[in-house]
Amino acid sequence: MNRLPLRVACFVLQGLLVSGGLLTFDAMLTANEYLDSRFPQFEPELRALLAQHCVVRPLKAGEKMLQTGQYFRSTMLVAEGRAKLYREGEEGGEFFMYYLEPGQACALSMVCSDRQQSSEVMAVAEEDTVVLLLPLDLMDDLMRQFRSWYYFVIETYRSRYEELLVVIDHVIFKGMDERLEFYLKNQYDKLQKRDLSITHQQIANDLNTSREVISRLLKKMEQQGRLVLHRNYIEWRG
Amino acid sequence: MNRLPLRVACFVLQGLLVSGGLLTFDAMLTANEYLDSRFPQFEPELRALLAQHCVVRPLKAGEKMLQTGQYFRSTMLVAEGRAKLYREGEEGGEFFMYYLEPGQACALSMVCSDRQQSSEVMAVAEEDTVVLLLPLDLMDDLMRQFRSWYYFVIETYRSRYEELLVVIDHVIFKGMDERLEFYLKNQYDKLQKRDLSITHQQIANDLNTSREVISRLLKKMEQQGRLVLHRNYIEWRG
DNA sequence: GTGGCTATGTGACTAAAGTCACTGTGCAGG
DNA sequence: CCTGCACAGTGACTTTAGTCACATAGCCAC
Repeated sequence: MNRLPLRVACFVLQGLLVSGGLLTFDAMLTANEYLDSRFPQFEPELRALLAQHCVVRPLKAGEKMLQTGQYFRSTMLVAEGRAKLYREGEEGGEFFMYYLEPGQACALSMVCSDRQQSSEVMAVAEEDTVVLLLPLDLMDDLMRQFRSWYYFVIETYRSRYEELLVVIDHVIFKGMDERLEFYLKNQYDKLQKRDLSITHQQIANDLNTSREVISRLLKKMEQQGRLVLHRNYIEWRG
Repeated sequence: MNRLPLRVACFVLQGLLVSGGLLTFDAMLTANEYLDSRFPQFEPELRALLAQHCVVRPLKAGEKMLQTGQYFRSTMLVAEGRAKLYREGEEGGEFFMYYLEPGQACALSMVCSDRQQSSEVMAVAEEDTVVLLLPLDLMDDLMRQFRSWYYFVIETYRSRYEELLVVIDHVIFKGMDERLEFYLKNQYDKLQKRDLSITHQQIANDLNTSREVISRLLKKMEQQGRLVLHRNYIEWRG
């Protein structure tokens, strides 16, 4: 919501025309610009240091950021777009956990340990996304030198932990109907669009259930006037 | 496992007789002693500082450490015993998440934020337990001054986050039979006793299901020779 | 050793979710 | 305009889990 003016300002600054409001990679900013706009809470010296060491990495929608079992090479900060984090089951199946948005970071990639740490989750760019990659061996110094950095790390862990708590709550205490409703509401809140372009199959994947179950529940919600079903999208009435 | 010699040594030091191997509160150590034995990774100055500011709080088995909705007043380090963390559902029901053991801390209580933060989970002492309480406003300074402290905080969050991931995995991808098996194995690993003194009802509560379901699954496992059922305890054959 | 309490065993039923098989439908590309 | 295809709708059935009702079985206290 409050990100849009800023984004527009940056584009204007560069004198670029962006089609349909979507980020095109031509419009990519520099590390410095991303840090200033997305991570304003960092001290200027910290931003300068990060800019010096980070790699700006654009990802196309659908591209994988992180694979289960993959070793971390760097800390990832999300600068633009949206990353979807989900857990994979050993025998197939997946389960959506939460999104990472601009200004947030992947908690698991922030451990400042020597031992190689492998990822327990999958992350994929849901739209065209830009991430800043920071070498892991920088973490220790940042932690020691910059107060805003360790606040950021702690806050990242805390908020991701609490997201997981909410997820657990739903899975344990709620039925599929409530989980579906929460899922749709969540989508609506994030995107701020009444038309959610998503198929029943995609929802079923995210909730780790089958399409038929979702179709039936959606139909029931439609009959209650809580939404309208269309091909390839769902019209949400919050 | 490796805690016992230490514990015994401390008792001997104090010339106390401890009945049945259980900690009696007469045998309680000083903050300094707990810190030295349970948190040896902390710098000596950090331990000294913590000892100066902390309160040693004994809890009887079953006593509540943390209530859902309660505001944090202090950071809690577990020095002795075992704390059980679980989530409560809005309409009743509970769900076991994990244990906190000596040397560990409650992640949620470590946030160094000004705003009042209320607990999202319940914690109860599973056996007689000793916790060290640290004033929240100390956190900031500790974080800045002591490297081993922020390692500890980060590691606490990381490990609790990963515990939650495992929990989610089981709930999402596994049936009740596998979850029960994992639960029992977990109990066995933690206690290192083949006889798990627990009732079917307690298990059912922890897994948020009904006693009958647990009884039936246990019976099935008994028929497969994976355990032997008794009144009030279960004999585990790993 | 008997009464009472708690823990456990079990059959029968209900509910929720998952599976299978097949039908309908909007839409893009020839 | 029709055809192929991905998406969506639906009935029938299976499986898993949760509920209800009641039977048994240890165990402690008196």
